[in-house]
Amino acid sequence: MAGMPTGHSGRAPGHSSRADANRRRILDVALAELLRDPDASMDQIARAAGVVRRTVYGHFPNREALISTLVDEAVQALSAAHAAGREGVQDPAEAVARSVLAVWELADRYRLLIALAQRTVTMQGIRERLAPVREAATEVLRRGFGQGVFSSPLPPPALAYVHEQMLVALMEAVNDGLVDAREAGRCAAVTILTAAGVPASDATALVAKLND
Amino acid sequence: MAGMPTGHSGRAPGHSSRADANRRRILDVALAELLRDPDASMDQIARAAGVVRRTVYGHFPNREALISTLVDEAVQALSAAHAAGREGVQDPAEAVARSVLAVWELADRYRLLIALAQRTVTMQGIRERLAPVREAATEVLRRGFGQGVFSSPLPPPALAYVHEQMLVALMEAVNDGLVDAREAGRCAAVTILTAAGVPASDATALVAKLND
DNA sequence: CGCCTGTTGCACAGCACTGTGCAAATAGGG
DNA sequence: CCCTATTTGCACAGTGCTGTGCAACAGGCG
Repeated sequence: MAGMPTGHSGRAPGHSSRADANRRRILDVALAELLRDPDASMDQIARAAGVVRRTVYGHFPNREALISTLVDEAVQALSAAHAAGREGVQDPAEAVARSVLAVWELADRYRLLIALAQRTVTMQGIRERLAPVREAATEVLRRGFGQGVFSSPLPPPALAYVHEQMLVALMEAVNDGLVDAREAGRCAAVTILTAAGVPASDATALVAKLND
Repeated sequence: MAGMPTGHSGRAPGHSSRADANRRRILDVALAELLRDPDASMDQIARAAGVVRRTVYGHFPNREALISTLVDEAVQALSAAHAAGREGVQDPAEAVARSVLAVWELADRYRLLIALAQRTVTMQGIRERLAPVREAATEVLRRGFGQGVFSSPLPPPALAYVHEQMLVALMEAVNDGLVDAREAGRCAAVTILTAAGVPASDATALVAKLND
C-alpha cells in the first residue's frame, strides 16, 4: 500500500537503529511542536524533526496515530508514577502527597503538553481578557495573606491560577453529573477558601451564612 | 465590498428587529455550537442557527470577529459579577466567597463554553486515558473520608477532578514563572491536601517530612 | 403599493492540509 | 564494497473551509 516499508512492523534483519532513532526524534519533536500549536500540521512537525513529511508517514500511518502514540506514552508514564507513589502507604493523606510528588516529576516533563493542550485559540482569548479579573482576585488574596486569614505555600498570583482552575474543575464535575448544579456554587466557594488555608469548618460556616 | 449591507453598522431608518434577532440568535447558537466543537465551521454554526452561511458573514466580517464578540460578552458579564460580589466587603475571606458565588451564577451559563473550550482533541484523549488514574485517586480520597482525614463538601470523584485541575493550574503557574519548578511539586502536594480539608499546618508538616 | 433592509442560493477562487505513489538518492551493516 | 532498509523529493487527487460577488427574493414600513 504505502510507498515506504512498514517501518514499525516486523524488522527481520540486522540494522534499524537509524529508523528507530528517527521515530523517537519525530515523537519527541512532535510533542514539543503540538505543544506550541495543537493544530500543528504534519509538515511543521516533520520539518521541526529535520525530516521530510513523507518520512513521518513512513512511521505513522496518519496524524491520529502519531498523537495517539504520544498520549499513550505520557499517560503510561504518569499512571506508573502515580501508582508507585502510593503503593504500600496506609495513611491516605500521605498516599495523596506521595503520588502528587511522584506525578510532578513527570508532569514537569509533560507540563508544556498539558498546559498548552488547553491553550486553544478560544481558551487563549478567554484567559487573556480575564487577566483583569484575575488581578483583582490576586489583590484580595494578597490582602488576606497580610491579615493572616489565608495561608499557602503559593504566592497570591499562583493561588489565583489555582482558584480559576478549580472553578473549571467544578464546571466539568457538574457537566459530568458528579455535583448538583445548585450546590456547586457553594461547594466551589468552600473548596476555594479551604485551598487558601481557611479551616474547613470556618469556610463552611462562612459560606452557609452568606446563603441567607 | 461585501455583497450584503453592513448590518451591524449605522442603521438609520426604522425597522431592524428581525436582523437584530438574527444576530442575537447566531451568537447564542454559535456559543452552543463552538462548545460542542471549538473548530465548528461557519457553515455548521449558520445551519444550527437556521440561517445560511452567507448571512452570518453579513453580521460578522469573519470567524474571528464572531468568536471575539462571544468571548467579550462572556468576560464582561463575568467581570461585572466578580466585582459586584466583592464590592464593599472588608473581610477577604468573605470577599472571595461572595465573588465565587456571584461568578458561579454566570459560570453556570458559560459552563459549557469554558469546559468544552479545553476539550481539545488532545485533551479529550488525555482525560479519557487518565480515567484509571483518576479512579485510583478517587479511591484514596474515599478512604481518607472514611477515616475522617479529609473533609470537603464535594464527593470524592469531584474532588479528584479538582485535584487534577490544580495540577494543571500549577503547571501553568510554573510556565508563567510564578512558581519555581523545584518548589512546585511540594506546593502542589500541600495545596491539594489543604483543599481536601487537611489543616494547612498538618499538610505542610507531612510534605516536609516526605522530603528527607 | 413600492422601497429598503436583510436574507437566500449559488458560484467561484484561493488556500492549506492530508494521504498516497513512485523513482531516485543515501547510508550503515555485514 | 555491496545490499537493503530507509529516506528523500516531487507530484497528485481529494477534501473542506474561508471570504466574496451577484442576482433574486421576502416582508414590514411609510
